[in-house]
Amino acid sequence: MEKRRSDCPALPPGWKKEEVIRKSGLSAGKSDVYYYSPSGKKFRSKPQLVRFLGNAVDLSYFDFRTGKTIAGKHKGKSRQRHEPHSKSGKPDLNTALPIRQTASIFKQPVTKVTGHPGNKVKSDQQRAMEQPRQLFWEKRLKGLRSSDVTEESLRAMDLPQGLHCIGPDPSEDCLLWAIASALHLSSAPISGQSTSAEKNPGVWINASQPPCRSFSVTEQHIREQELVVDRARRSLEEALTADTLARIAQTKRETGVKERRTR
DNA sequence: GCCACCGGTGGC
DNA sequence: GCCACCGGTGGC
Repeated sequence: MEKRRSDCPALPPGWKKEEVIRKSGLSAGKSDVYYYSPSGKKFRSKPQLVRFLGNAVDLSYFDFRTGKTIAGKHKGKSRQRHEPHSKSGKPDLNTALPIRQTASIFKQPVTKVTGHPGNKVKSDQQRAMEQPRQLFWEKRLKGLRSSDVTEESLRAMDLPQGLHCIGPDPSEDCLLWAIASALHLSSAPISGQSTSAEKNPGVWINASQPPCRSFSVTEQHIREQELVVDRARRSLEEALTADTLARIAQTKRETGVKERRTR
C-alpha cells in the first residue's frame, strides 16, 4: 500500500508527507494526506499545520494535498508581516506573543524584534520553526523556595557535580528548575548548550535546552542516581511502616478507651 | 488510552 | 457535487 513518508520541500527540513489510500468503506480508493513534524507529531489538516507553525512558515499558498506551494504565488515578502488576521478573516491564533513571565501583576507581552534597519537577517529554518519564548525565564524564580505545611523550607535537590550554568545568572538553583522544565517540555535528550551559546548566551541560547554547558550522562551518573532513588525508596518505606504502626497503636488506644467506658 | 481509519458535513 | 476538515470509534 502507498504508505511511504516522503520529504516535503515546501516545508522546513525534516517534515515528511504521507498519503494513505482508504482500503474499505464507502470512501475506499480515496486517500488521506498526513504530515509529520521532525519530532514525529502527526498533522491531518492545513489549519492544524498553521496552528503549529504559526508565523514561522507562511502556508497561505501551501496546498495540503499535494504538499506543494501553489505555482506562481511564491512566498511573498510583505504578506502576513503585520497582519494578525489571515485572509479567511479569522484571527491567526499563533501570532499572539507569549506573555512575559514576571512577578509583576501587569501582563507584558514579550518584545518581538523582527529586524533592525540596515541589518541583514539570516534565515535559519531550525530557529524559524521555534515559537517565540522568553529567555532566561528561570531568573524569576530566584529566591523562591518550596516549603512544607509548617512553612519550613524544603532542601532543593542536589544536581550532579560538573554542571556549569551559563547566562546572565549562573546560579545553581536556576539550573535545577531549567533542567526539570526541559525534561517536562521535551522528549528529546537534555544535553546542554553549544559552545557558541556559552560565549554569547543572549544570541545563541537554545531555548529548548537548559542554560548550562554541554554535558553527557555517564554510567557513573546513572549509578549515583540509582543510589539516590534507592535511598529515597528506603526512607519512604520506613516512613510508611512507622505511619502504619502509629495508626495501629492509635486505634488500639481508642478501642481500649471505649471498652473501659462501656464497662 | 491511543490512534489509524472511515464517515459526515459545511463551505465552496 | 466535491472535498477539506475533523468527529467518532473499533481495534489494539
